[in-house]
Amino acid sequence: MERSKTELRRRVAGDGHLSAFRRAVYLALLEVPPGRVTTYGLLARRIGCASARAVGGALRENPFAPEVPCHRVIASDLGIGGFAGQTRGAEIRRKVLLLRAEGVPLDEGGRLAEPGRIWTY
DNA sequence: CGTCCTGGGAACG
DNA sequence: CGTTCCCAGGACG
Repeated sequence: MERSKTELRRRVAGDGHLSAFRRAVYLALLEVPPGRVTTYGLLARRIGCASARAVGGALRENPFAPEVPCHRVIASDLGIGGFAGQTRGAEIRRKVLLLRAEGVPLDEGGRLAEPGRIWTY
């Protein structure tokens, strides 16, 4: 049984070795529920950052995975984006499986099939 | 501090 | 769809 969202949230917020930026990214991501996804750009905007790429960098080394659902973050063009530091390959395949398991279907091109799944803050 | 490399994105042709 | 330019953070020297 997993711990409460609040406890996880607190653990992330309390991690001192994390930069304020990365902490903000992880906390904002915790707001995205299973079955829904967000984009690097939306996440960036959410925390007041102008660079979606910077968010990607933060997710790249997510120490709280998979509790902090970095797999629920896709690209703005509905592309699959990256996972565990990779843009293609085994990790990406894993990301797709995780999403599909949560009921988030992707088309043949690996793009989000249902745009309505995008989480709106 | 300068420089280079990102899991991105928007603009343009 | 491919190209190009741009944003900002972190790793490295």
